[in-house]
Amino acid sequence: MRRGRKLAKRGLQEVNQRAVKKEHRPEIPRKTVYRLSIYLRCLQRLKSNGIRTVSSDALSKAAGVKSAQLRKDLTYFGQFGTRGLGYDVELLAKMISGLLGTSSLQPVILVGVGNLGAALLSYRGFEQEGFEIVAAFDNDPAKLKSRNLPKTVEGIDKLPGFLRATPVKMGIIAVPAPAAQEVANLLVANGIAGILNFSPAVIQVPDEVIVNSVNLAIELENLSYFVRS
Amino acid sequence: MRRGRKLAKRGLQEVNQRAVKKEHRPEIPRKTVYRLSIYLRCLQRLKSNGIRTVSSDALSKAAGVKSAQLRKDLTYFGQFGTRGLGYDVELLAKMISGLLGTSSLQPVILVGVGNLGAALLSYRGFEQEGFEIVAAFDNDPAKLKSRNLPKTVEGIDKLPGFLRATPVKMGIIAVPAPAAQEVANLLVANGIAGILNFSPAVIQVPDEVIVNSVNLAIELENLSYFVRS
DNA sequence: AAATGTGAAGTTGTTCACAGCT
DNA sequence: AGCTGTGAACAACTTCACATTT
Repeated sequence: MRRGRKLAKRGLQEVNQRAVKKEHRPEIPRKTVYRLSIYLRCLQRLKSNGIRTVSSDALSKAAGVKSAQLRKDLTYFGQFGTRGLGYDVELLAKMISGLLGTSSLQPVILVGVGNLGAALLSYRGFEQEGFEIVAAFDNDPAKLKSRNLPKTVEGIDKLPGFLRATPVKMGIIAVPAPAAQEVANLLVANGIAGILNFSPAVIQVPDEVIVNSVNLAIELENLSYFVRS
Repeated sequence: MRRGRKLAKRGLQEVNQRAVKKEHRPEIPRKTVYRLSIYLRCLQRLKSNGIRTVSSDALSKAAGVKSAQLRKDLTYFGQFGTRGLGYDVELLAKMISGLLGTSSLQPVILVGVGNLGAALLSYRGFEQEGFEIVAAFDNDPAKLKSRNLPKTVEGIDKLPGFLRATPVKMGIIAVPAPAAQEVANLLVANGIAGILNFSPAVIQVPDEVIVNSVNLAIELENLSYFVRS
C-alpha cells in the first residue's frame, strides 16, 4: 500500500507518518522536518559566532544527532555540501528557512485566550522565529479587556469574517478540551490548513489538514513514567 | 549493541529511543508510553459517561490509533482484557495511571517565570492531571511581585536548599535559550531526574537524566512546512 | 459470536561503511 | 586527507491475521 494520502492527525499520536505527497515535493519523513528546525537553530548560532563553514560531524553534534542522519536528512532536499570541506553555514541556513517557509513572516491566528493563550499572545519568541499572531479570538472577549495584552481579542463569531478578509493558513487552538473539536471544525471550514493544538483533546480533521498536538500534561506524564525508579 | 543504557535527551531530537531498562520494568517503546497517556484520557471520558466496558476497537478509535496497536501497547504491561468482552474501563484507567505515576499528586519545580513560565504557574490543568508545581525560581524574583501569581517565586539561589529539604524528581525549564544549559546543570546537580524543557536550546545531560523538549517555534515551523502548497 | 493476545510480515527510520569528490 | 552522499544492513515500530479464550 503506497501510503501518503492516508494522513491526518499528526503529533503525539502518530509520530511516524509521512508527509502528504505534494505536487513537486518529495515525501519527507516528519521527523526529518523536525530536525531541520533544530539544524536551523544551530546554524544561526554558528553564524552569529562568525563561523562560515561546518562539517556534518560538528553540526550533528550540536544538534544531538548522528552525522549520517544529518547528511541523509539534507539530501532529501538536494546536495548542499562540498566534499572535503563541509557545508556553508549561511547557505544552508537560507535553504532550510526557505523550506520551512520562515524566510518571510508567517501569519497565524489564535483561538482561546485563557492562561495559556494569553501567554502565547505575549510571547515574544514567535516573532523572532518568523511567526506573527495576527488575530486572537475567544468566546468571551469582554473579560479580556482587563489584562494588558499586546493584541486585541475578538469574539469567536468574528473569525469567519476575518479569515475571508485575511487569508491565514495556520491556527493555534488553546481552548479547553470540550471546545477543541468544535473550534477545529470552524478553523477548517474557514480555510485553515494547519493547526497547532494545545488542548488535551484528540481532534479529528480531514486528511488534507495537519494537526500538531502539544499536550503539557502528557509530556509530564511521560517524564513521570521514566523518572520512577 | 544492546542499547538501553545509551539514552539521554529525548523529545523532538530522538523520538525513537527506548527506555532505560529499569530493574523489574520491561523495555517499553517511548511511543507506547505517550499513547498510554492518550488512552488514559479517553478512558476517563468513557468513565464519566458511565461506560464500564470498552473494546480495543472502540477505545483505539477514540484515541486515533489502530486496535492492534492498542492491544500490543497494553500487553507490554500485562493482560487486562477479557476475550469476547473487552476491557474494564475503570480497571484499565487505574492500571495506566499507576504505571504513569499519576495516581498520586506529583511534585514538580519550575525554573524561569517569564511569560511562558508565569502561564504555566497559573495553569490549572496541571493539578487536574496529577501534577503540582511546588516551587518556582527565577533569577529576578523581585520583578515578579507585581504580577499576581498563585505561588511565590524564589531566587534561583534558593533552589539547592529547597531541593535538599524537599526532594522532587521533575523540573520544568522555561528560561531563555542561553540560560537553559546552565539551569539544566543546576537541576541535575540537585537531584532532578526528569526535565521538561521549553527553551529552544538543545540541552546536554547525563545518560540517566531524561529530557523532554517542547519547542513552540519548532511546532509552528513544522506546520508551516506541511501547510505550504 | 465477539474480542483479546500475539507470532509473523510489513513498513518506516537509523546507522554503517565506503565510494567518490574536492 | 577530509568530508559528503548513499546503497545496504540493521533496528524499531506498526499492522496483519488468526489461534485462543470467554
